[in-house]
Amino acid sequence: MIARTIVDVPAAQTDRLFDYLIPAHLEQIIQPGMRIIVPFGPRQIQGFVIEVTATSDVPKLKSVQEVLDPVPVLTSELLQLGRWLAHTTICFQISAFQVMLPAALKTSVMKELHLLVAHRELEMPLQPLFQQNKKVLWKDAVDHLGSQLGLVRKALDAGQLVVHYVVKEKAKKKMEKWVKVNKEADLTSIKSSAHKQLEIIHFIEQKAEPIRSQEVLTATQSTRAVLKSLIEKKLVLEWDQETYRDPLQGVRYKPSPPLPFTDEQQQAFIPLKKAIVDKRSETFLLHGVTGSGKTEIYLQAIDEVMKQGKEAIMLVPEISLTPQIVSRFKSRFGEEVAVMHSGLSVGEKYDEWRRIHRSEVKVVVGARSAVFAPFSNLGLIIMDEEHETSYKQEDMPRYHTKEVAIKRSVHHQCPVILGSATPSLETFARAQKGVYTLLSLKHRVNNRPMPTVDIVDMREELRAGNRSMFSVSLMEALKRRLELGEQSVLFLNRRGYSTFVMCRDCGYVPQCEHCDISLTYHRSNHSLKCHYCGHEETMPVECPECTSEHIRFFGSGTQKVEEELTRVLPEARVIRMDVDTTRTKGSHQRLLDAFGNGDADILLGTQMIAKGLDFPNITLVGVLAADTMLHIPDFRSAERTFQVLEQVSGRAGRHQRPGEVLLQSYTPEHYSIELVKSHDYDTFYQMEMRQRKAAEYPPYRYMALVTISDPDLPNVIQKAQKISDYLKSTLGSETVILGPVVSPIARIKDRYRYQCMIKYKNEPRLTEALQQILQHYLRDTTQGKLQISLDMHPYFFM
DNA sequence: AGCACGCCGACT
DNA sequence: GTCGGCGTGCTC
Repeated sequence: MIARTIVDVPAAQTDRLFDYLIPAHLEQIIQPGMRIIVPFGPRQIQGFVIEVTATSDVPKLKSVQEVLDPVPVLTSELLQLGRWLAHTTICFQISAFQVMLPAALKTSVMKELHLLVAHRELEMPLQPLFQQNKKVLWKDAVDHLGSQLGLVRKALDAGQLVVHYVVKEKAKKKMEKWVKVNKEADLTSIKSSAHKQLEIIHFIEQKAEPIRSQEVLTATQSTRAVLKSLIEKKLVLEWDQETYRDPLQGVRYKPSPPLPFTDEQQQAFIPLKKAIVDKRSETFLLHGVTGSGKTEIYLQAIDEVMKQGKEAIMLVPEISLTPQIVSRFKSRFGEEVAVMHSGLSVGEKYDEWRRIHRSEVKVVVGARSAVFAPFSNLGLIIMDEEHETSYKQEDMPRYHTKEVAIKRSVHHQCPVILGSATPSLETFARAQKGVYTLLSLKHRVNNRPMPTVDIVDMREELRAGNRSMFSVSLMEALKRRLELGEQSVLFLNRRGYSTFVMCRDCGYVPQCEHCDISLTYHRSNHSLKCHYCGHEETMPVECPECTSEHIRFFGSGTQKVEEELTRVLPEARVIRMDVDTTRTKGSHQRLLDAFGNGDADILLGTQMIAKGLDFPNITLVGVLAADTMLHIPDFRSAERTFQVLEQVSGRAGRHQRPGEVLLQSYTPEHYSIELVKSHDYDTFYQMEMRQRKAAEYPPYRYMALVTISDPDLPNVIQKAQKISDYLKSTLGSETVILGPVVSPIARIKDRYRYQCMIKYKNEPRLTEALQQILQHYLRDTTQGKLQISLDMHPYFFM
């Protein structure tokens, strides 16, 4: 039998099947979807078995070396999905398979040198390497020998050394020692003077069930030595048992029963339930204002799915995957829930993945990659905050979670629910057209009013002589909350406002020498750092351009706001939440808990506080600069502005007390800001659609982005022009090719970047044309330094 | 991506 | 003559 295999080499030339002979002893074992080790040229690497066939066209076949999995890690559905993913996003198949699995399953190959003779026989420079060990990592040999590496080749030729490729799996199963009493043992053989041993034996005996060794030691206050002597006498049996890491560290959740639905929720639930029961692949858009109870609908829909004996995937944006949301699912569904997010360690993610893979859980709550959860009996996929950009993966494969979810729903004949208060225009347009089924929740639960929103014109503030970052009304509102003992949230839209350094005399801004981007100031070590390549330099004391001393940290970061805030409101207790204060594990939750406990009056933060926050005492939300996002040169900037403002507004007045929102803006008349006042998504949608139509942007047109980069500027320009010309000559006359133009970030890591944008309506041969281009420049991309990257559904045009 | 093979210049 | 530099092409 033949194993047709995709090998773990992400390169254009190896992006195809390689056939391997299955040795007789593995014939009953190897199945599609398993990982195997195969010889590839002179080395050994990992591969995925795609299919098993009887014959091969290749005359001389090598044999499969080893099987890594007892059961396939990829189901036939996921194998198919991977092929589809590679084709639609134009990436290597291996990258598509790799993204569906936890990182722990990725193997690394170690090249080792093994000594075959006595180390004294080696040439002198090689001897110290092998003095201690018979094997040495190739990497270490390179480090130690440097230019004398040629001696290794000689020793290899002379048969003194041999190269071995050792495949290392990263996956480590967590093992724990367990004990039980040996039934056949004669317990009376313990001397009565051995108090500790007797204590331990009795403790284990009374438990009846096996117990963790560690638990025995803690309970009896003994040392391992005592237990060990019992084990050696075979009175107690000890063995290693695999356990799952518990990322929630033993937190137990109180069960929470379903909440009664409002009429509106009930109305929305009926068609969802029907689709679940009818096993229909249908995509719903659940459009509900903030606080309208979407989560309760998700929970009860999942409950319905579980009653059918099926599984559900609950997708949430990474940033809102807080313990708050997790606990809501855990307390409803208990042990049936797995959680997947970037905060987990590689090992923890692997454990959660295996719980899904072994069908030990019925529900997975997770970010983007959880859409690939290896369920085989999927009954529902929910995507909360459907409009969130984090659902788009920005490196290969550049997939959109929504597309994958819908693809899987077709395979499993199950519904998809897209939920949002502010759906992306693409999604809402499809719901309008009837491609998706629209379900609306227009009211908050318990008829809580939407918060009142006021817009403060910061230009007027300036005219009135207020140069601070807080308007008079915001200051007054904050002071009022302090007096009433209520809490406020201050939101700083950091996108567009970076923490750059600027000379106040000549306006000089330090830039990265490898990337055309301003350096970011890092207070911790008083340095300037590039966010793209990591380049770091010390903060200059004087301006390199004009030698002025007035060069300093500029931008309006949260730190700066915090300083200002404590200056003008010294009595206020402030909690700041941004990337700096939430870097360590669990700090996110600690800060939120502190705020929830009323340890602070004001929560100041960036994007990460815009969603999921649900505290009864928040009655004021202030947005410091509502329009910073609006000026980012991106056709979606108005949409993002409206979405984020609507989202933060939703944090206020979710409970008894009514909420108030203050938006400070320099362009208060813009519809994306104005319409937050009335929480009027529909009007925003219509106005924005008009803009999109006029400029032929999505959802009226599809879009694709080609980015060409190379260290040699003339080469980039020339190649970009040729690519653009080729596209113009190949694609339909209705298709618009913009560019080549310089990318918004003109240079990253010393590579100059140009891009072409493709706007099209119907272009069945687009994928083919783009693949043609990749093929045509294969030489330049593999041997030269040219890079061509494709994004079939770009979200950011950088 | 690695890795070997092979063809040129500059050294013992 | 040989060592080692890098361009070229292959991996079932």
